[in-house]
Amino acid sequence: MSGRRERMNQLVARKIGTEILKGERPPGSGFRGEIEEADAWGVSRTVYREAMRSLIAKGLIESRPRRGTHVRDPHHWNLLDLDILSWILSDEPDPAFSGEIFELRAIIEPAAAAMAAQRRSDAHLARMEDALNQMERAGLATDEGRLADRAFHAAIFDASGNNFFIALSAPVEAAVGMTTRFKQENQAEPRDSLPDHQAVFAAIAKQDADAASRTMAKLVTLAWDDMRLAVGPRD
Amino acid sequence: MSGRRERMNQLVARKIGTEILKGERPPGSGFRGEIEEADAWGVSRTVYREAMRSLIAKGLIESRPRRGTHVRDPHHWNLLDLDILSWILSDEPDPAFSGEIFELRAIIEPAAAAMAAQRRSDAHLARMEDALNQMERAGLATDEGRLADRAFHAAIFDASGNNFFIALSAPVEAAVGMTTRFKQENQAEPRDSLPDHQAVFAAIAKQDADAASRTMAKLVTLAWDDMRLAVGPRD
DNA sequence: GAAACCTCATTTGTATGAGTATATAGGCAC
DNA sequence: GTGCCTATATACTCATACAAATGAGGTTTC
Repeated sequence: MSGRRERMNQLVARKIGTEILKGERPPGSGFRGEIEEADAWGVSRTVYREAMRSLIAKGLIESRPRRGTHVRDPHHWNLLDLDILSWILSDEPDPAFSGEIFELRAIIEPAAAAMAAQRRSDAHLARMEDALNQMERAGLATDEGRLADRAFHAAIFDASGNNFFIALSAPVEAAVGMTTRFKQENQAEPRDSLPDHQAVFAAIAKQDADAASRTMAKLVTLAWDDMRLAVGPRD
Repeated sequence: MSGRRERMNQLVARKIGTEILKGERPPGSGFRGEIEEADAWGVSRTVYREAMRSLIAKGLIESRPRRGTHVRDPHHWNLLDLDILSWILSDEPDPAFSGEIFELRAIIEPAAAAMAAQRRSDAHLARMEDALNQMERAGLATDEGRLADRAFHAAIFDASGNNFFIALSAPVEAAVGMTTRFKQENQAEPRDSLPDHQAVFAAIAKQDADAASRTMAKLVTLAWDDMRLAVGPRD
């Protein structure tokens, strides 16, 4: 996948971060001293400290002289960080988790689409159209097609003009992609979502904010339904 | 304010991070080598590297052997990180920025309130009530009252039961607090927002999701109006 | 002449050992 | 008990050395 080999400090950060997110290191629990801990991981204190520095920056832990290093309350975790998301979804996709991400998406994306309808430039529109064409050409069964799908949604977020929505774009779409990737593999004949996308595009092109919101809400809802169907009926 | 003295690595991270966010170090621009840069900041290479490790974790920069260290595209910046928010708002509150944060809030909070109405426990409700009483007793002119205000909104986010909304709570409320703090100081007779809060509370208590959404939307809109009025009419 | 390969220099990454700063706990005087 | 002091554990900072990665440019090979 990623061509460059992972560095030691990243590896340790990922390992410890994953332990925290999986609950193996509960909030409030402490770490041993740096020398001891670094030794246990088979790395130098330099590497161990840089790894911890990353986790501190993501809100997972905090450390103070004399008190030691402790896992912070989940309330402080930067859940929308891309690394943290990938650490959470490292093994199997949790159904509860994907439900929550879709719930967020169902709120964010229609609003972003409405804003995009009002503020989009021609350049934004062109990006969306390119993405749609790419989706049609490649199909959603291919990596290329899914990439185009993400590009379409990213273009909408960008067109919203709101930097916070833009910042939300990457983690939300990434999480959705991660939780639905296996869906495409399992589902025999996935529903064709291209018409839904085209309806959103048309609304944004017409600068019809209301229609953009409605069509996007429908798109997300349908995707959500597909997801639930693929993951197996539970409720 | 914060009792503990800031460590060197945090200080350097804050300084450089602020330079990036203020545009003094544009995306794509590179840093000098570690030895040279650390020397310029008057710290050891260890401290400089740990500072950079924090900025990497927040998505502001990236570094690779031989290529050096560069500012990443704003698209990758973790804008909802509490540190980054405080760095952005370090000197004067930008009106465009506060407009965007209110725009996000106007989307997120009504949805959170609706979800809270459906899922809140009695404990959540008690927290909201306590916060309301505290607001009434202390008044929004005091730090204590504003703290209670934040607690009220935080309780709603928690009651939503969605971890992503909970994760959004802290940065959104913090940013709102930062941009509106000076409003309370400047505005001679700020509007009493307590009734708006009580209406939201009543709707959540009744488990009326629709009313919760509507009352919260109203609350945010009114706060937004106040904000625009205080910051001076622009449009 | 083009392509694969190799060498080298530059930059970040890792290791180690020493010393400093800071906050907690416990003792001591009052 | 209350306030102050001291000891100590822990993270923080420093300096130096070496290792690994990578991009550039030259070299061989066909």
